[in-house]
Amino acid sequence: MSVSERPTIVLFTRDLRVRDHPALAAAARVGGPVVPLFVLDRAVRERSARNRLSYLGDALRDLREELRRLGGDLVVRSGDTVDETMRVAAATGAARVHLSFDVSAFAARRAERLREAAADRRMEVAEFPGVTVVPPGEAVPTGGDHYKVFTPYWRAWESREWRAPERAPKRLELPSGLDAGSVPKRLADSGTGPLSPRRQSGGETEARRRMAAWLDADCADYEHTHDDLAADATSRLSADLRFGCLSPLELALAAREHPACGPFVRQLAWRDFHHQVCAAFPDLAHRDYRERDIAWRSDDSGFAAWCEGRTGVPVVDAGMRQLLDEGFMHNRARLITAAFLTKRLRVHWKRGGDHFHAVLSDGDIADNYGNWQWVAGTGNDTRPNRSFNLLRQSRRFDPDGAYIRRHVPELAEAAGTEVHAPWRAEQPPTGYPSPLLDEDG
DNA sequence: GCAAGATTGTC
DNA sequence: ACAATCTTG
Repeated sequence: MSVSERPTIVLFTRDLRVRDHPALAAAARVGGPVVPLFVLDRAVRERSARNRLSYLGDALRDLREELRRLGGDLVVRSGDTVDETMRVAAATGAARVHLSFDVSAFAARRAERLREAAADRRMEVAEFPGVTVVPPGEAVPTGGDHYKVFTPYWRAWESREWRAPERAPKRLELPSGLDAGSVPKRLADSGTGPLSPRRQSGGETEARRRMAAWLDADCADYEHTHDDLAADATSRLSADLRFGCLSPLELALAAREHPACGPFVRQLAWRDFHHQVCAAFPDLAHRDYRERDIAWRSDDSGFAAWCEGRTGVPVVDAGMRQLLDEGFMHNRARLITAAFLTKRLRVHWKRGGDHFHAVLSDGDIADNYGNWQWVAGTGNDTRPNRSFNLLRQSRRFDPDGAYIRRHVPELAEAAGTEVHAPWRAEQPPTGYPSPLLDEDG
């Protein structure tokens, strides 16, 4: 076999698409056979949220169809990602492995192990962009390894030239005699957290439909409606981005075409911002980014009430119940519920972040824990003592209480002003807990 | 040492 | 729109 005929393995991780996939596009350009491979890692399978495993199953089935349309297939294995990749490499005589660069501690360790194992077999490992719009490490401040403050990052992010998006390969050739394996049917039987009844389904095909509808209609109103809890007028593309069913670059380029979508593009920069923080500080999910002397409390019963959406503070409970019901929470509600747990109950951000991570379909290490630390005051906020007035937030972002009523049925009949603070009503609603607050607001 | 004023950063 | 922090007289 000549060198050019030796296959390239494209190791898919959370970049489950064929369009604008630099690692796949580069593999197709090499010219020989391509082995699109996904390894269902045992550790990932046991630790992931059921809601994400459910989305993952959808995404893998869709990716397989897309690859088959191109003449290839998705090769699926289970076990340890590096071991299984090397097994496929041995069976096919692959010369190189392509994968997308990713930032979590888990991803960094996986890439490191992959490089070591590949070196033993004289194979190349090449990492490609695609998980973020601007790759971590490409926008770097003078005199530092990463941006610690969002606004300077935003300026650098916005003004730099982005790479050109890649087309899906025209045609893929799979090495012959390779067992493709199957996508497990009941992926969400393992994993942690609930399987939410209204969780989002996924995959590139569906994600692209959602993206087109968003850009076509609602993105232009984003600036004025994104904080309206009841309007539910955010993109809902977070899980699609989390699994890479959408290219964040393609989305950002398309959104940038509409002047009114500026504020939405800025949110995509926040996503990149947290990724470049995580790349430089991989312990983001475990340790204070900035060490603060905060007197955390254990408050197990308060934490349990928060998880269940039974704190007695309607806007908090509405958010927490939306999370359980949908595997998703409105961004504004994420800020409110996280502020309640860390600032009011004084429960450590790590416990809140872990709960979110066990439920969210879009649960992403960099975004989730970066935002939790931001709210808790240990992260990248320049104003770490920021405080949320919960009642003001509730009245401002859910003025007629429609969000609360939608998610907290005990309050469905509550009067206009009482829906935000039912403990003030002459007759507080039955079956709804009294608030875990030491003072109003 | 202090207050007015400028700057900074914003989820 | 606004508050925390930094600069200046």
